[in-house]
Amino acid sequence: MARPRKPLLSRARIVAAALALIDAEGLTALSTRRLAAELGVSGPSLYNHFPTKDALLDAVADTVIAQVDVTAFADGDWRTGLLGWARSYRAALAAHPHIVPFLAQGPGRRPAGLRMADAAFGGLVDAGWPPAQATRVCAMVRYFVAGSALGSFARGFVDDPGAYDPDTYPHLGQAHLLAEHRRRVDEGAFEAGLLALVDGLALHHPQVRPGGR
Amino acid sequence: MARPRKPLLSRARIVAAALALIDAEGLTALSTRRLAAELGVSGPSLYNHFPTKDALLDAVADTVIAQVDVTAFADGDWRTGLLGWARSYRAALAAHPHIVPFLAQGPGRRPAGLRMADAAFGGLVDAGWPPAQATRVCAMVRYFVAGSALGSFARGFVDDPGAYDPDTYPHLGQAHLLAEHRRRVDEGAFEAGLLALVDGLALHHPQVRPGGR
DNA sequence: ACCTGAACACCGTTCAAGT
DNA sequence: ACCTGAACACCGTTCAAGT
Repeated sequence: MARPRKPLLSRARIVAAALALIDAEGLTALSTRRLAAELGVSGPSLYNHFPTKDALLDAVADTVIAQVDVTAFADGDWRTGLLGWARSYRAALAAHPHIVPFLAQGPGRRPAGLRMADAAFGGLVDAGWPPAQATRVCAMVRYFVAGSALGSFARGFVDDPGAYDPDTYPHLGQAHLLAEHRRRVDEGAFEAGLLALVDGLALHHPQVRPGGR
Repeated sequence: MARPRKPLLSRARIVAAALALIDAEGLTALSTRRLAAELGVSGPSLYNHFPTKDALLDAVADTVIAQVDVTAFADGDWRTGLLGWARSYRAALAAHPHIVPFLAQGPGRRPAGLRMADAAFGGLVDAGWPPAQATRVCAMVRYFVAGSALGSFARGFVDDPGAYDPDTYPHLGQAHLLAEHRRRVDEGAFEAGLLALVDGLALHHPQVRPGGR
């Protein structure tokens, strides 16, 4: 066919198909050949739109981060801002857990990642946090969110009553039931942990007033 | 050569070489052929010791988790236990960041992973935490530790003063300096976050007394 | 500019063959 | 039991060739 009159591919179409494949079958299932086949073209075609597979993954990661809502910082109360950001951040990542290990390497030069970092850090500083502390708080939230989205805690245990020998693991008698309730367990732990973290921060930093500067 | 009188390989030797390769060049650098070459054998030899590459990674992951010290739970105070566990857990993972995405999928059937989960959960329950809350606390700590070890927060920003346009990202003027101080930033954020989390938990659960049951 | 097939140097894994 | 080389179906990426 060679070059068609209308391009068969676009960066947006490639990114969407890549994310769908990653969500459905995991990061390792994404190969350039497989993705190209899904898009109805041959493997090397992708290289007209992205220089490397890594650059494609960067674009996929950035569309995920672009979903994060940072507007909660607008009202000036840092607790409201932090809670809203963290919940939205977690929701965005948990919707696409297989790309989290790639994402969590940091924003690098990805625009949406930098926009989010800028808004969160700026929101904390504007609310009265000293810059060094604001950096730490951003890091903590990233740790907690990425860790919670990286892999289900509950699903980490196999769903098999005979899997965990009671003599060897005396406290894991109910662990195989976790898989069944994994969503409730994971969301409950995230929410409880987030609230504990925020209240702990407030406790340790009474000089940063709740209502903004 | 065929079969030698003394086996050339052992599971322990393979695991050690695999971990060294992962630490030095990342998870993607670990191929069965490359690892075999490093060990002075041909690729398929590894299949006499592990059924698949995944089983090998399971063994690597379990040796990392085996380094985690859970003895801090012995003294009965849950705060001491939790802090000791979390710090040791983070140290073990941060020493081998490239395997964290694999590790964080959960313990599955890995003995050291289950031993750690059993000790942490059991330690909290013995200290007076209701089982459902103890599960949550274990999940939170896993989230925070895995997220902090997964990738440096500080290294996530490129070390290039011109990388972040001040008009687009008004608050990231100093971000390129993070790379330089990454260890201090990451360890400081982890420690501050851990203390905030523990104090927040204590605040939210006053009925669990600090000294044990 | 944007697609193609052929080609290169890789993968994980299987298997028959050797001792 | 534990190693080997050959083979299979894959990879990411380059490149000359087509329109």
